[in-house]
Amino acid sequence: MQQNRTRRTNRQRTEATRAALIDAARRLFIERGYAETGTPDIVAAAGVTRGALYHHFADKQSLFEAVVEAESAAVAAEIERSSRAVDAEAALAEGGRVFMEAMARPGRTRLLLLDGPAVLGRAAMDEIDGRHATRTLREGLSAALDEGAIRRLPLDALVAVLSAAFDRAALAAADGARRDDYLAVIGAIVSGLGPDD
Amino acid sequence: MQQNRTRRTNRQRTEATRAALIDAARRLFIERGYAETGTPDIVAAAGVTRGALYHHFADKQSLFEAVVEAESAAVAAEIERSSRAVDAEAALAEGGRVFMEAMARPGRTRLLLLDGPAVLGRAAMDEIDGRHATRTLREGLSAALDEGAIRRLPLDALVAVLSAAFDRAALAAADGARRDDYLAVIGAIVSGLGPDD
DNA sequence: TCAGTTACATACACTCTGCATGTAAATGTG
DNA sequence: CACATTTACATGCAGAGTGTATGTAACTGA
Repeated sequence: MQQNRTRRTNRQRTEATRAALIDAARRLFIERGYAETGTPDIVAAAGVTRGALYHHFADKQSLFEAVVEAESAAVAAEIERSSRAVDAEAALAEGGRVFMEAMARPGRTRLLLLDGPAVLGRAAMDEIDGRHATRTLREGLSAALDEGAIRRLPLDALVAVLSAAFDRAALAAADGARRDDYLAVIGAIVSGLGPDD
Repeated sequence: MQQNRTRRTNRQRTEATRAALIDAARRLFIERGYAETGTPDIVAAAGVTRGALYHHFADKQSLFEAVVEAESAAVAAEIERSSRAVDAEAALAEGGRVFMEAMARPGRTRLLLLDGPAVLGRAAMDEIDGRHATRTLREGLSAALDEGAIRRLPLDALVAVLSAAFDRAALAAADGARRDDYLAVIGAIVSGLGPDD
């Protein structure tokens, strides 16, 4: 007998429903933003009902958090995949370029840099990001500090500030600004952080 | 006769009502955030009705924009007031410190750095900010470029990136981080941008 | 003074969120 | 392999919030 649809384990059902919800929500959050996307729209796009949504997620915000978490992980994965580092400074430059590319995928800046901080708060976003893209930046900077490639500065603040610089660059690029201008500025900043002058 | 309340010109009425709405909205937006603040709460705090609100503002978002505009202008005013510049680099350092102080007033980071971009969009925020705090930064950087105090780089990108760095520093400070760490990092960045090395 | 405009107040229609309740499917236990 | 329990949904409802339409009082200009 065909058990394709009729016989599914609970784990399969859950996984499929959650995936459908997260995928549909991602599309709509990107297209219209968090506040302008209603749960009725999401469940319609996912082919389920609001009952399913509120069974799997505590509320709309939790669904959004799941979307953000997945997106942040995807960005970090892209960065680590093409991580062909030689020395620390080159690794930073390379990572920065790949980050910008990854963030260029439509909607990511809105999800991770605009709605994310507003809806979840900056602390929550820092926590999420700290496990993904920002983590790779921290590792790169930590290595650069160890190598003596950049002058001694408090690591946390350094990571936060450079992360903010990259974020703004990605945001500007998504709004049509010249990517190279921003990469040039960030490159100058990093090289300017070299030991003594 | 006392015409204090009974006889008011239309301009006075409008000005008083708008001010009361903006003031009340500011307090509540800061305290609970944009999404969690309802217009019934705002008008109750302002001592008017929703009719007045929707007479003076197109919608809730327009009221928020008025609040953000005023707050951004206030920050810029603080910066310009204590602008005792000598050379360009010192002016930048001084301006950065004053900016951080100004942004330390409760709620400003939420208003200008979290809810603002999410609700109004980054383009709108850039436009507003470009007329206020970011404008002072641009002027400072432009002067520094003219003086040859920093190396040649595209001004727009430079302004955006440094502005983002200051923003993140203000955000972190509002969350309890050490302000000096961030000022040290930004100071190192600016001095590292000095001409050739 | 009075017609027209401005500044509100009140009432309503609509939408959205979250929860409560009901039902079918899966699970694991003897 | 029954069957009690848990899980995965669907449906209906209550409350709140937004924007608008309509009504009214206060101002303004001729």
